[in-house]
Amino acid sequence: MMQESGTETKSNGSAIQNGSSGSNHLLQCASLREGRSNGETPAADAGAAELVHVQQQQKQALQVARQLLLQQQQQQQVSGLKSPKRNDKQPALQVPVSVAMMTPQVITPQQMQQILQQQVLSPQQLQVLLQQQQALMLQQQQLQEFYKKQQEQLQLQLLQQQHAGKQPKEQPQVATQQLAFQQQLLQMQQLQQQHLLSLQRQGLLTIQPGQPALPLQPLAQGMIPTELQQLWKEVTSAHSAEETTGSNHSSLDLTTTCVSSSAPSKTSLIMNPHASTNGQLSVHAPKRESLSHEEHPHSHPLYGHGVCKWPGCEAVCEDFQSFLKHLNSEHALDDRSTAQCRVQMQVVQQLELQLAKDKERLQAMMTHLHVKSTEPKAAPQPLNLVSSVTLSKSASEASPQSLPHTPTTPTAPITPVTQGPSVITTTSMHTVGPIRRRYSDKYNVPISSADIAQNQEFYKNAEVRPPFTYASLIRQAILESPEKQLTLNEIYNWFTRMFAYFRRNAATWKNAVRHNLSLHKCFVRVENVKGAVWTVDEVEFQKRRPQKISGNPSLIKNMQSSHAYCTPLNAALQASMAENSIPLYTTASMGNPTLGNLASAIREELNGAMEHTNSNESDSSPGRSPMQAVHPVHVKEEPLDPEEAEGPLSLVTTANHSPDFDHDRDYEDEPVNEDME
DNA sequence: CACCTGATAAACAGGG
DNA sequence: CCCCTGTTTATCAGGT
Repeated sequence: MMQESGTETKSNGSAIQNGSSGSNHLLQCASLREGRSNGETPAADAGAAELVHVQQQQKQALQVARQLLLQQQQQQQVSGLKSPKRNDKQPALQVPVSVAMMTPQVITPQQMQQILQQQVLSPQQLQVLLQQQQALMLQQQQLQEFYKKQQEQLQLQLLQQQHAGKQPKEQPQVATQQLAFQQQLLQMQQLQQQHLLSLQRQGLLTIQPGQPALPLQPLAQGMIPTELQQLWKEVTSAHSAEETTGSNHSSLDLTTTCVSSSAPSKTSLIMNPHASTNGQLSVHAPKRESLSHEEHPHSHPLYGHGVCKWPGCEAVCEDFQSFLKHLNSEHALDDRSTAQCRVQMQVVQQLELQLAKDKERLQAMMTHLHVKSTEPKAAPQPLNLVSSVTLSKSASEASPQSLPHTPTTPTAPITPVTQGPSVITTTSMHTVGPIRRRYSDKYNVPISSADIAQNQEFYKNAEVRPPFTYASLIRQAILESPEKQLTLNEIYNWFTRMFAYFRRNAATWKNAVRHNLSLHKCFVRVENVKGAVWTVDEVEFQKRRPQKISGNPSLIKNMQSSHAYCTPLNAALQASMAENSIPLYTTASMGNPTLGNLASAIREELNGAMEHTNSNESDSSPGRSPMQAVHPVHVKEEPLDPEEAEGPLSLVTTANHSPDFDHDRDYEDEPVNEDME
């Protein structure tokens, strides 16, 4: 019987078996046993938390801004002065007028709602999840955008005031407050950046090519001050560095000021782990705060297409100068502007609320889907053909906010933290414990072909159940071997090496492997000097795939018509299949022979299905279901036009030649044996 | 609903 | 006796 976890499993298993639906419970038990339930506190949670945090800070920033506004107003009134600016290079110290003004670009709650709803309501959970992520990111972007604009606005206002001469010389106090505020903004931006990054790292966010480019670049591990500075520069549209004089004095007490001048700031500093860093950073960044508007006059967020974009304004302004005048006169710091500002703030709050809700929803979804810890995934690791044990998670530590690693199981000491590449969809979704039906629902989720390439590494590093049948996998393992034959133990090793998933619950899947080897005629046991090895009987293997290629009759037809039973054509077929239906593996095969083989194996499966359809000569052998294994991958057998199907077929020969093909062909020379009974 | 297929559990046998 | 390998049977879940 089963060794390894044998006893344990067995006892549990039988005990449970007495219950109603044995196996499933067993599974659950098993997974629980493996400690899966504990370690999984999702980084998702962490991410969400951080998000909330960021939002709070944003809110705080707004408040600060407001305070500053009010204060300045007061000061202006009180002193009523027009003291000359202490110096031209001091613009940074000028108080922004409409700091919190939001630009029309920010999506409204309604829009967001719409977006979210559209996406959330998708029937397929994974899809939904993915979309959620995207939405989330979008929101993030929006927020970021918002702050950027805020900043610019701030600067503009400052400039205006200067020009208008209304702006009295500021008291140092005010200056420091401004700095504090700006710092606040900076912090928030940084936070957002970091949050995004971590999300990205965790695979919670998948940046789609189509999406508007994020202002942030992928930063390796957490940001470093320099990067932050750079970021800040970018965000604030790099203002001139002239203001040396004024800045220095203010920059010095920046931190202190920040802490002391506004409660929110302080809070944020305390609450946010990155705060200190940011604080330091801001010390270095004083120059950016000086606003020499002239530097890039035309990039005002409130000005576009010759029109003032102040909410509800739309006044036409010939040029930027006139726009400035307009802005200054029409949208000066008065009751109306402040009111509008407040409205905007409310909008922001709305957005935040909405975001919070959606976050919650996302969380629930992930929980429901048993998403595993979202600890930053390790970068896909290079295949280590030597031993499964070598798989280290070295790369996984990257994230600053990494969570405790999921406890590894006895069977899989090295199990890399379940994360795969960047695709949350595939990744976390499947990480659940053993699932009886591999291909069911969860595999219906279309996996974008973009993710495909990552699959190989993905399965190696993520405890995701591979969407292939045991038979397919076994066959692949065998075919990959130089001799086209493997001992049972070697097959085991292959499994664990290639799939993180099989690094646990060994008793279960090993039993399954043995079971499959014995059960399927396509696996032939060959007595060897040293015992026995297993080989694959391709013919039998092909035979055993019966039935239709679900949902893709046309393809089948084409296949049939052009497919000869003989092997030579196999490659072609495979190629075509790969193109038509299994893009995943096609892609996957590139650059990784091993996986390539796997890919081919899968193709074979497809292949077999065709063949079978074609020649019904089949046997008594239990017809096997066809390509279920393949389905998950490219799923959604989208109806192929005959032509489409045909095209690839003809290309076949040239198409996709993964290294393994040759091997596949080879089997004929191999000791493939006669068959079974 | 019946049937098929694959997964899982487990009993059992034989060998080292 | 234990473990590994291999076979076989039974059961369950999904899909058709």
